[in-house]
Amino acid sequence: MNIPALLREKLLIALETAGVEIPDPARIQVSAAADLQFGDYQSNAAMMLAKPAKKNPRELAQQVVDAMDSDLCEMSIAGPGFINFKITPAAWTQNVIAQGNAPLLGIHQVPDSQTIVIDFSAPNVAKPMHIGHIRSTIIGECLGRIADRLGHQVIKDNHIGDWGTQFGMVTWAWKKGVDEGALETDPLQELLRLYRNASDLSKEDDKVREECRQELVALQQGDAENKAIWDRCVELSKKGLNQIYDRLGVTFDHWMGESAYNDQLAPLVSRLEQEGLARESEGALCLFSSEENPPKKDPFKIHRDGEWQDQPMIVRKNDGAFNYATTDIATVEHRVQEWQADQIWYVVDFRQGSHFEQLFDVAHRMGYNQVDLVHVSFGTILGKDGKPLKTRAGDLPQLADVLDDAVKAARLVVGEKSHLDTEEEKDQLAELIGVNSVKFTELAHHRMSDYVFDLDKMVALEGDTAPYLFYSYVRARSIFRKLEQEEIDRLNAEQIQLTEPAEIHIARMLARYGDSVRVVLDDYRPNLLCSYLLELARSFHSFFEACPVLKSEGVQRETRLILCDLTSRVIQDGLNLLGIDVPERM
RNA sequence: GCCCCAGUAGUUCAAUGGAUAGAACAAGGGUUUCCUAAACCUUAGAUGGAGGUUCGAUUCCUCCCUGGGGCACCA
Repeated sequence: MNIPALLREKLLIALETAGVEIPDPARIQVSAAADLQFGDYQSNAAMMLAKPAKKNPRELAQQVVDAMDSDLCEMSIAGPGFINFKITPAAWTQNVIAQGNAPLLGIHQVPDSQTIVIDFSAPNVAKPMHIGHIRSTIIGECLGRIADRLGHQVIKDNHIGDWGTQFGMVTWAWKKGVDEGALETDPLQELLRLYRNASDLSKEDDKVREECRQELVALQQGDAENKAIWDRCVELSKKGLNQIYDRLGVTFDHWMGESAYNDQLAPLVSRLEQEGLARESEGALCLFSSEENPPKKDPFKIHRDGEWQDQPMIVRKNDGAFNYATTDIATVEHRVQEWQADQIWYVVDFRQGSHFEQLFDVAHRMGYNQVDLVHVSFGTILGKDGKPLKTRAGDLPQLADVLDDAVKAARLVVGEKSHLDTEEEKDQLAELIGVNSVKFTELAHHRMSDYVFDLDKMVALEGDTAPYLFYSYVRARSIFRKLEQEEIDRLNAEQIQLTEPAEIHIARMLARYGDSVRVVLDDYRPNLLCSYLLELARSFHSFFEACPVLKSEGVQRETRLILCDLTSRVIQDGLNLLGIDVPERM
């Protein structure tokens, strides 16, 4: 058990001993102290309980302190009635030893493991991934790793857009003239060219637009030629997408795209009709919010033509075709029935919020009440002008280009600062720093906020960046390269003893690791783990400056070596949970 | 018009209802015979506005202002 949990337990016992009524034990907290001058941990218990007990908070705090077993810490009372705990060096020493021996470095697995399907990335086939896919892809991968580490069963599903309108356009342009050579060398670019070609023409020419629509209809009705083109598109696209996923270190358990649900759509829609959930309106089959299941804040009402009416979820268009709402419902069914999902997390752009509100509402009305459906939404990536990031041509920048630019920027910095010897090693380091800086920057921001994409800042030497974390790891490990193997083998954590303030502080920071990982899933917030790692790294650098390791001797040397080792392991482990690999040297 | 999200130092971002709102960058001042100075130490600087709930509000509630987004067959 970690220190705050132990303190809380002792506190509850003390409260009972002091004869204090506790209406809501869950609200009694022991948290890290806001300011170290007060101690290491603090509790608000006395302030919370004083009013119902009709006592003065400070007097109550004093009673509790008198009743509390204090082998771990010194206690004091301050301010309006905070109880402060100052952990003894001996207790910190024990905690470092225990954390170093713990297989998960202080992370506690959840008692109730759940099956969690994570729906993320989901690019469209036949189009390269662009900057807009960064957030979903990187956040989804990170949440998957953390849920897995905490003991959940995680199923990562790439719900690719392989059946949408764009296929009509790609097929139309393909028939007009596909460049087989280009298809071999760079399939995604050639498919993009075809798509843009058709898309541009169909905007100007209604006839082209209609022909594209017909190509899509033909595909959906099973036309052999169009099916063959589609098969090749999907195959080539997956190959191209996998190159980027490899580079990003992202993996999936399934690629259940929209097309995987084709056969289930017609029966699903019939069922919805029979059960009275869907009805026809303006030629389309729609689900409206029901009186039995009114939406929370009435988001389903819109004002149109002077009349109030429900905003529908269209599951069959007036031309008879199904759309993404239909497949999304079928996808929920599949994930619940086939995969026994307890939770489904959709890591998708905030602009689709109302779609998911509708989808979740419909799923519940269909009887899927056990599954927890969550829209993990996120904001927009902006350019330096504060507007959504675009290329000079006005398109969304392609993800591969963005990564290349990041690597180039990193290569410049590496060229100036690196201690590595060969150009080849420097190139590899630049790739690692470039790609991972983009990932870290994404994860370090609150997911709901829009953030400005600034490559130079991401790979910069200074600041809250991935390279700063890498440097702290590399610095900690470099010590061990200077040691004789014999000393490393002889290292014995049982003999350490923390004394210096900087040693105590790094121990204090290390103790927070488990909680820092756990809180990420409270609200799907990887940025909390990022902040923690940066703070840990800062503490480590301070410690490293203040406490020479190799010049020290005996127990002190042993202690500092153990702290370097544990810190580097926690940084490496934490970054791994973010989906980021560390360099051994830089 | 209705709904959703966001407004915090000059800038980019933080902050499970807690004490004096934290960092980073930029600005000022220091540190290297010493384990990677990609570092450390140090100075100055902020909660859009008005109410409310609370012992206590950046956080919860109401209204207003500003910005972004969604609102019938695209995904």
